[in-house]
Amino acid sequence: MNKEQNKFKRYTVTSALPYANGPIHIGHLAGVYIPADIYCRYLRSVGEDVIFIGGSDEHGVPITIKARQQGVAPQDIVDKYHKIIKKSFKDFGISFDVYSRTSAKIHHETAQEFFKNLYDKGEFIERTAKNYYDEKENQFLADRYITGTCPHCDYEKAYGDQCENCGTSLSPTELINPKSALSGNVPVLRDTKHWYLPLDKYESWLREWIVEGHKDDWKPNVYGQCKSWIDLGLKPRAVTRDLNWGVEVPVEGAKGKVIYVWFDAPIGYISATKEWAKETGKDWKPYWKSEDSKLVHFIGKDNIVFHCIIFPSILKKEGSYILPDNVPANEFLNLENDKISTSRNWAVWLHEYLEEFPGKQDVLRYVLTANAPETKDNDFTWKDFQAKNNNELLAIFGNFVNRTIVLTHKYFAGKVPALSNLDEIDKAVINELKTFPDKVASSLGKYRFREAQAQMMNLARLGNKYLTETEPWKQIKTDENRVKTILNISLQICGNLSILCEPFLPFTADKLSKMLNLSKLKWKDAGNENILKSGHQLEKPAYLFEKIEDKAIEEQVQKLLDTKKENAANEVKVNPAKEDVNFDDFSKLDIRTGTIIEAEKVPKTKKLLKLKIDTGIDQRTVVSGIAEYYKAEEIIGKKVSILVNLAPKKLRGIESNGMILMAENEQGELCFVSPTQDFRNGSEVK
RNA sequence: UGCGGGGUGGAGCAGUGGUAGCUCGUUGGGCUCAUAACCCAAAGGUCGUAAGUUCGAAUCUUACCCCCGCUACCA
Repeated sequence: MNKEQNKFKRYTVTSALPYANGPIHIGHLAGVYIPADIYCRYLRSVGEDVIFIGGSDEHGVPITIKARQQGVAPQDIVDKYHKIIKKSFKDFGISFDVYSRTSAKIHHETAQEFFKNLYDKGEFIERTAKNYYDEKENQFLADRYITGTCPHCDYEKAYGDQCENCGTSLSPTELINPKSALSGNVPVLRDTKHWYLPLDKYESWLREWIVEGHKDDWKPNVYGQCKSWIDLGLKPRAVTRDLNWGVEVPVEGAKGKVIYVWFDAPIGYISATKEWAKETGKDWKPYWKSEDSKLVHFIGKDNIVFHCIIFPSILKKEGSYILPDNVPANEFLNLENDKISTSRNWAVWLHEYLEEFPGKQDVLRYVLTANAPETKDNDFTWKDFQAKNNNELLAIFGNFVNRTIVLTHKYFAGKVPALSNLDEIDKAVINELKTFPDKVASSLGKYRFREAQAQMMNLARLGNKYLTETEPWKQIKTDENRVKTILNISLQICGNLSILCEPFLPFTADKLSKMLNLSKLKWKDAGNENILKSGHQLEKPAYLFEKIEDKAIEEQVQKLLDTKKENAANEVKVNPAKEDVNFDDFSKLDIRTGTIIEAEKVPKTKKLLKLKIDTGIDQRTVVSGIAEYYKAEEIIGKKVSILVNLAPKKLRGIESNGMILMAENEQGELCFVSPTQDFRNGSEVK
């Protein structure tokens, strides 16, 4: 990173704005906030001019859905979570210079200014299209607010954007029998005008900037994703929506429309900077508009396209802004082998952790950094959490500091003893000590936080080894000067640790500095073997880390097991009965008993089996989406119920004549609805 | 389906053509200043599968398998 110090005068570091429909969990922390915080703390220690930006993303459809579910206003939802999120970040030591929110006035103004600017320049395309409108609720319906029957698989509860049964992406107009999720009404199509950002026109400069310009310095996952998007061809993207929650579109003829969240959210970084400038009396502009500022976006992998393609396009077209120098996106973190999920409550929530493990912020920071999903998805387990605390933080770091300070108090009344003649081993250790700051800094400059943290820990390992090899507790009997030298050097290592660990373990750094009776040292002081002068008085030793007992871990595991149980219990809710049909309608269905006589997997599909069924009437081919639950060879000979007069349909090029009746539970698991006795094939089901 | 990322000893990772390395765990030994912590040593891997290029492949090529994302704005 040293070279860059010449190139950049200041750093603008953003962390993805958490969506304000839930609290913060370990996935957010490991993916975005901890690495960003480490980076910023390091830069500050080096003495760089850096602003670290965060804030809540408070617009968008999901928040309106949640508000409606709970019968409150969207503002109530975001107020609630913004407060929780902001506090938990603060208590956890995420060192934002500003934590703002997109419902703030300054943000609405900034986003509108941006929109107006691009609008006036004629950057947007205007298109009028027909969208579904709910006449009862007097509003246009977001894709997600429309349900209907999927045209591909006949699933009746498909959403306007996707069918969750067959996984196909849909547009609302493809749905058969669309219904408004708000009122249950049948929506009507109405013309509505929207503005689009013509990303297709930006392809050539994006290609030059990313594909050629950032081939070597962006992470493979980020670069690969961007290249793929650009190669496939970009399409215009709508920047407005028909919704009553968000930043109003500031042009004529846009009543009842708001700026689409993905357009307004990243602008939140800029509005937050303005807010910070106002509070501190500084100028925000250099951080965003000066070529000698380095802009870095910390995000998760799901945000790559927005931060690498769309937001830079907006900045570029506005004209006066700088582009990100790097976008170090992390992959995802799982929890105990399962995807983290807000809606399923499958998470370790930060605000709960802070209450249940008071004073242990650094333990979580350490574990999440050591396990950070930098190159691929990773897993957080409580057992690993315990092991990393007990076997690494405590055993290596905490123990080294403790034994050094305890010995100093024991032999020299807590005063730093003087160095005398250096042996070979002393010189070797001092020389090695000097290499650490650069090693850690070099890894940080490459956004390799795991590696950087491991380097820092190696310094503590060096200390333990040094003590064991020099054995001051034996030397004290014969050679006190020798012990003075050994402890002096050991204490210098402790002093260095307090500096090097600060970006990773800020609370520990603070405790350690106090124990060493040092005022806040900076990065430039590290690598020095004379941080603590001889005669300097130390404070009494205190443990930096405590052992985490099995009981605490078992409680957390039990909490997760309870969540699983609760989820299972919630899932037994049964859908209400559908509308009545008369007997004539029912008797149109011809359902028979039959036997599966052949079965094979349809190649290159996940779910489909090609079956041959003896229906009593004939032997026919049926394609059925059950391969995830039944293996072909297991179901040959199985008795089934089959709808025989369903119109034929081609699936993957194979004509399917009929449908096997299956029951489906809330997990989507399937089970045959079969005759319980060996009934003759072709018997009618009535 | 396509595209992108990943698949390395029990766990987490490094390693882009030349004898497979690190941390934790395990086993044995040493030490006793230290929160049974520390230090040393050992065991443990046919580097997802198969074929190919090469004197030589974890590393390059091709095919396939598995996990995750793009694809419920949950990082």
